[in-house]
Amino acid sequence: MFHAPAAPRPRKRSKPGEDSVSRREEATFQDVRIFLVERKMGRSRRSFLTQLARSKGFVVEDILSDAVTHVVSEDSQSSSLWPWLKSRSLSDLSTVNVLDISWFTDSMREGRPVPVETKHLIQDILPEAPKAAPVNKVSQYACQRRTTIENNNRIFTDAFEVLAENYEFNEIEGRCLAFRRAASVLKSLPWAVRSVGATQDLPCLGEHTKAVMKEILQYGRSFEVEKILSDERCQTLKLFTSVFGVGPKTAEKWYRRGLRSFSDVLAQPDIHLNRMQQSGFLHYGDISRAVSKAEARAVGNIIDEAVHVITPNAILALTGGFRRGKDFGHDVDYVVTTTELGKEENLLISIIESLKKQGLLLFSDYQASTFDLSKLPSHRFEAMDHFAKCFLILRLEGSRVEGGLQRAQGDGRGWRAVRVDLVSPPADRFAFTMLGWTGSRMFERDLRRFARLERRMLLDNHALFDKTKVLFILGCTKIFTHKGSHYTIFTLVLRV
DNA sequence: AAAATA
DNA sequence: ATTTTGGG
DNA sequence: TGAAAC
Repeated sequence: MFHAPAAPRPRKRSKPGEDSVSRREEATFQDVRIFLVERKMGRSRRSFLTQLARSKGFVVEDILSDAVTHVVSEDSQSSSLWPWLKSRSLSDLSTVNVLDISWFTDSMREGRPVPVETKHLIQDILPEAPKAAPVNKVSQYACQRRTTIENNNRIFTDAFEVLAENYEFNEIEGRCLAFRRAASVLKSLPWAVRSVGATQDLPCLGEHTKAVMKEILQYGRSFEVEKILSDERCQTLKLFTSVFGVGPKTAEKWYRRGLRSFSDVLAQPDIHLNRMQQSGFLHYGDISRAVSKAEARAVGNIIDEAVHVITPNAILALTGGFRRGKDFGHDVDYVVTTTELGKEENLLISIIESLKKQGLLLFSDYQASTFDLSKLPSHRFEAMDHFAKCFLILRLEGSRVEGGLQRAQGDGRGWRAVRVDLVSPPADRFAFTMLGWTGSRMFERDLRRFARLERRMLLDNHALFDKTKVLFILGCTKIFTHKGSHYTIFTLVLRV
């Protein structure tokens, strides 16, 4: 074995008559300290070489310590040398020369330590580096995946989303997340999965998810998914939560009362819908219908006109799914602010007032800013950012939409209702707000997880902190002028 | 449910 | 085997 | 005071 003596032996006193050798031993090559590895060399050869080297003025250490600069082994092919060295708890192995015997014999011949060359080095066998073909591995973090609008694996992702939603209704968060992650990974693939074997190197796919995929590949459907889809509770909760203002708690409450349809709910005299839910039912048809890109732009024009009456220095930026390139969405998201710092505080109030005057405001829930830069990062648990924001339902006239409205069959009206969200950060928080409102749910989640786990940083919609709570300020709009992928955006943020 | 950590 | 999973 | 809004 690689056995090193337990204790350093005291250096042998040089005999009389060897004075010249002795002087050289004390003075020469002090900065080169050799350790000879006994394995393959044998004890007797090791001690012979040790004596030889010392007689030529080399320093040879008996034990492997941090003082050693040159490790010499006869066993250059050995795959166990490096693991053994690593197990010796040296403070910095990277500064030690690990050499084969040729360096030693060259040095003996020259009578001095020869410079270390590549041919002398015993290289660490790196973890199978070129063997496993450098197939760019799919990251487990959604923020590191380049995901296009096309979904080549919808048959699987639809199934996973049904399972995830079911776990969500049953408040099993972990499994819900696992299926959402699996769906997200498959959405990022530029190819369609045709066999379970093809998912070999993909993250976030395990036993259960692969079993579901196998079923779908084999029979075209998953029986587990079908069971959920035919489940009355699941169907009812899905129906109820599809109403704006009705979340899982309210849906569950109604379900437990035995209610199964909207007319059941509306017929209850003791159910008092809040303002949000009233609007949700009133505009149900419109706001559950997809919003087109043209409609999103038309909404932008309306906001733009309203905001430019208030300030000439307004900044208006489309975010959400449309910014990611989607052709349809369930709502329209804009970030709106002004270059005059502090003036953004009342911007939304003014916009809402203007919309109301024009008769375009069907619903408004305004939330004033609670943002305080000096109190970051936030110490209370909060799902949302602290910027001023509003959740609106707007009346969108067909005449304002290029190419016309998305309308239901037999709809004779010249308008439709659209869900619109506006956020208004101070201008110096614009970039973080864009980052926070542009990503998909999974992207945003993994952005935060990645920052914390891989970079030891803390990211939210306001700022990026390192663990010592030093604030990173980001240079605003520039990175968003060219449409970058998610990955590009994040890389830039972390490098600022 | 899957991955990371203990 | 236990903990984490977005946001202390 | 939860629940919903992202």
